[in-house]
Amino acid sequence: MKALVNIPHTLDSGQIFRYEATQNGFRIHHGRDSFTVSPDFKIEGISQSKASSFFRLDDNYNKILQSIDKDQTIHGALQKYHGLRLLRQDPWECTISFLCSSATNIPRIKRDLNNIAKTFGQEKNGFHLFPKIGEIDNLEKLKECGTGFRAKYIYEANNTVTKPFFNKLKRLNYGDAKEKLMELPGIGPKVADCILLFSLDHLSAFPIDTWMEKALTENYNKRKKTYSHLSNFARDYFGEYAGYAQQFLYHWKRNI
DNA sequence: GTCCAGGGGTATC
DNA sequence: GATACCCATGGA
Repeated sequence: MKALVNIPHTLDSGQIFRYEATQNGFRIHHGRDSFTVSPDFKIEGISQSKASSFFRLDDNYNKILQSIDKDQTIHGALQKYHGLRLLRQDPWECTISFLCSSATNIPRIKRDLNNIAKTFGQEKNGFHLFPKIGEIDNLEKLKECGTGFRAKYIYEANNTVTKPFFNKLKRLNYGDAKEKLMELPGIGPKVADCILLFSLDHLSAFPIDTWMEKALTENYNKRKKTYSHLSNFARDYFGEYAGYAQQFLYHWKRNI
């Protein structure tokens, strides 16, 4: 498969957490799959069509980048990290991932998700699959995974969401889908935007964390205001693919 | 010891 | 609608 994907930039941009470097490339664990990808984008362990969907090769990458290339700041990030892609994740694993993410850091999110897979997920070929909906069914064990006060939210989501629920969110417009997600305990505006952007094809979503707040205040002359003020500005400014701009700016700001 | 990390719930105004 | 404080935890 010939495709423009920079694997390290894509994996290290804080959208996915269960992967590790191998002797030649990376091994990615996601949902019910575990597969390897080499620097020249050779994939082993999943079908080409599945890989194409996961890496969003169906997006018109160049056209999208052109549409968000609005100023010198984003332009620099687009050039420096060319090949960074949004991924199309499994909504269930993505939801649990970002429930784990609140008020913590990426190394810890990785640790907790690996613990969850190890504790609740089925083992296959020496790797742990991510548990299915309904399988994260022990609150005490969930706390032992290191999730702290987030455990009750994960536990509740495990008892609440369904595959049809996520499929419905893909069909709803951005605002309605976000509203539905935020009915779940532990999911506020930021976590909802991450789930929408990384797993539900809502590419206009623009999550604001501390790094994006820094980017907007330091590089876009914005004042610290409310979440929706900053996010709505960026969605309006960058347009229907604002989520791609967010991902480039996030990765850029963290690596300056 | 203090601050920070891909935040959200709740009380209070 | 906004602000203050709490929730757990590990690393810098």
